[in-house]
Amino acid sequence: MNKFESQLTEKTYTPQKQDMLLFETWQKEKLFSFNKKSGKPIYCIDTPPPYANAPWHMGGAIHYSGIDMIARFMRMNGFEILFPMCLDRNGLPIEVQAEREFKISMHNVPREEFLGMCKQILDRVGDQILHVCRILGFSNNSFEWEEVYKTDQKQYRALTQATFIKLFKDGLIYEDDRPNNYCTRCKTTIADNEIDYKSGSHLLYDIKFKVKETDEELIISTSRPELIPAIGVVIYNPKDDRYKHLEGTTAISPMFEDEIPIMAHHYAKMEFGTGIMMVCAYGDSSDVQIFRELKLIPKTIITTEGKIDDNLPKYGGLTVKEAKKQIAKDLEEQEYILDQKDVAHNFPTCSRCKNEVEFLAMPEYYLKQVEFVPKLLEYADIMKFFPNYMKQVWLDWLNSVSIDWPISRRRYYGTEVPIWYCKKCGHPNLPAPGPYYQPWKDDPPFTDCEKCEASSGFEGDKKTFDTWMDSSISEIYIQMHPHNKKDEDLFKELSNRPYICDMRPQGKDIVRTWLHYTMLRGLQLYDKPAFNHAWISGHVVDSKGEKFSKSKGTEVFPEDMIEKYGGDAVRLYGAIEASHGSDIRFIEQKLQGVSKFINKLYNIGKFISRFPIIENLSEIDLQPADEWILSELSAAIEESKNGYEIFDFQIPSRTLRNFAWDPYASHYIELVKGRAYNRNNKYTEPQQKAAWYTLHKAFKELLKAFAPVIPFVTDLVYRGLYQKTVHLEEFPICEDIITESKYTELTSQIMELNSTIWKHKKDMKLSLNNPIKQAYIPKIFEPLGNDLCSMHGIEQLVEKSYEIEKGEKLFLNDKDFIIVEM
RNA sequence: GGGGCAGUGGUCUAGCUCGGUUAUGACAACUCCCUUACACGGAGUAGGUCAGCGGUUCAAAUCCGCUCUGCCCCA
Repeated sequence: MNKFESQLTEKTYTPQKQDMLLFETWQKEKLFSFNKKSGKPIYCIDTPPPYANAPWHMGGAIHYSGIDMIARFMRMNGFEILFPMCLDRNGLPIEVQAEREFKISMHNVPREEFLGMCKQILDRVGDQILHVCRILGFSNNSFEWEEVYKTDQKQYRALTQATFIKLFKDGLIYEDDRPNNYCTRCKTTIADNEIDYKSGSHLLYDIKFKVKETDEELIISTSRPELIPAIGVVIYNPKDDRYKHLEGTTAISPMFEDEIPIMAHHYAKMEFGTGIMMVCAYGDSSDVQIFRELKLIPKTIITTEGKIDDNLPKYGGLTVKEAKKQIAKDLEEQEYILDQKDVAHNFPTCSRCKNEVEFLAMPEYYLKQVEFVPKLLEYADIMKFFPNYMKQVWLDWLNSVSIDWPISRRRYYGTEVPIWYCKKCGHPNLPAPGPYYQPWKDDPPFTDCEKCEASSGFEGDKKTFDTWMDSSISEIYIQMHPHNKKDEDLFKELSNRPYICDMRPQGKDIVRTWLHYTMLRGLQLYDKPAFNHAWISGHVVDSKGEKFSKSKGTEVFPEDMIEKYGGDAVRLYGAIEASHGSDIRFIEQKLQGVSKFINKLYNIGKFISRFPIIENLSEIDLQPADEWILSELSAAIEESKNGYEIFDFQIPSRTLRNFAWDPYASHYIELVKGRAYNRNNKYTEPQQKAAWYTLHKAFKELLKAFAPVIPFVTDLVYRGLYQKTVHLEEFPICEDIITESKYTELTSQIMELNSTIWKHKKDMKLSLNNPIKQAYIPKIFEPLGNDLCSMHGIEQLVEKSYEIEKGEKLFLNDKDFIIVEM
């Protein structure tokens, strides 16, 4: 008997049951795979390859959800989306993880075996991450393992090597043994941006030196007595009257009796210690700077093992820490130490393993970047940043770049430096670009040295690249390997654009690395900006605003949250919680709150599915209430579109949720329920059908507009109601909803009127469906009269307020009022 | 030391570019209601000197200056 039966059968939305079925449908239908022949304009998103050493916490889930929204919105705008899924697997973090998990040191295990250990973890964690991507409903082109690109696969590393070979031949790469940050634990050089400063304190000693010429005492404050044998120069500030007479004299170091020149240098701070400073090879970055500036020849006494060089009598072989203790003790015994005190200090540490770094000179390869800064500043001007203020982060970095980029690392799990050195003359020989080379185990693809022509054999380079050497060509790789299969035609096809790739989405913390290096490489390889758009997002932190921490146990894992609230809830939460670029403090209770909306939306769909879909517009007689809600919807769509276009998903999320909940569900649906059911035939058929039409029209467009943010529930309902997927629809166009906006000026008054009547019934302790015998309402509501009567059970509406004798006068605002007689 | 971003009811957040109704919304709290899409719902109540001080203005959360606090980056 029930004419109006719901098409959606579940009482409430159960994502745990429904989402994965839907995801599998998407996969079967290959809904999101990339087809370069579709004829649509191509939009490429350079997905950040998630680093596969540790599973995601909420940060990864929310960050990548945002990226998926970019893809989905652009897809609905008629673009063919190149949106690969990928995994980053190169570099230090995985090595450190493997050393920890297998309780070994990389250097004590055969190289091949060690690589196997790394792979084991990478495969496991990679799977976990891809699983989270699926349960969040990402629309990447493919999740097939073979089609997901990994930065450690042959094809990828071969491309990294090919770009290195090209830049080497172009003269942009050189070898130098300048002092560098060196981690004695990881046994590798690291770049400036891999340094974390850790605050702490250390002992500052006042140590007695002698001046050779005048025999006077000289007190030097230092925290590194173990470096006394490596002093290159002793300096004082040129403005410091206490020491001006020392210019050109010589200091004699205690115990070691080295003769060291004394000179004036602006770097010495008059207020620091005694105002005299020893400059050593190398105590810190300023020592490095001064050595370079004065062209001093360094006496290096620290080895790559982090120990004192064996050539130094008595202290040779001790670790730096042991030597510091021992030398301080010896100085103390011989009464060279006058004073010692604890002072605060920021220690430079390795960002991967937190070990304190040393400064060591080792031969490393460098990629030129200083001379490219002016051009990169021009690119910064052209490229669009979302949000715009994030541009400043890169500009600040560009303006502080002062040295070239050290790109080689003495590590194992990375792309090998493709060089063989001639055993006779030592000349570096590079192979032809194309294949993947492993010089540490492979024979060179040539027999004669290109320089001395000798065929006396080669020594393969054992070093690998800094991981950013791999990552900084990702946008090139994806366009040469759609679906992880080689197809260089696509890249050629896209090469007429003024930039290499459309969109780089990434976190704000790696602007100075990933974005910067990619832009640098793009400039060097193709002479144009790597990207048209850069989308930079903030971090997800715990409820106190601090980083998620494994050791503090504050990590929250997306799998658990998705299991409880569903993928859409996590996505909507991430979008709605803060404007784009701000950090999000994760609070589970708020996620729970957001998840309620998903269910609400499902239930609106369930209700609407009771009513037939009206295609023929000549059957309907659109009523003012219908025109009103369509106008409101049109405005909401317009506003969300503006938000989507700057990829700030908070704007559409808020706007559409508010629309769906407030004017639409609570007011419009209540307003037209009577007309939609038309139980006592109060309305004409065209009027009833207009309600059906509008309920569907508004909901359908709402689902489309919301689909990029919450793809599961919108598609589930859309398929249930309209038998096709929402995700291949075009984004709604306001003019198609209603050509002329009507009655929107009444919106707040309509809601106010309903509230007033509801409140009155409540105050009278009457139920909401209690009839009202007579009512007077202001003239502005006249167009909605019939629907208002159905909604509130008004039996008779009178035109003049004085026609009601026993009514209750209720004010809507200062001057407008209604009168009701119960 | 330099730079960036921020400070809005208990919590989070919108509005600030371009000054002008009663400062948005959510969560939490409290009261009432199982009204046939939804109790993961509905109706209602309470809660804010918009970090502080000063300036510009008829008018400041919004513009300007200073101070304080927090986070991030660089030295």
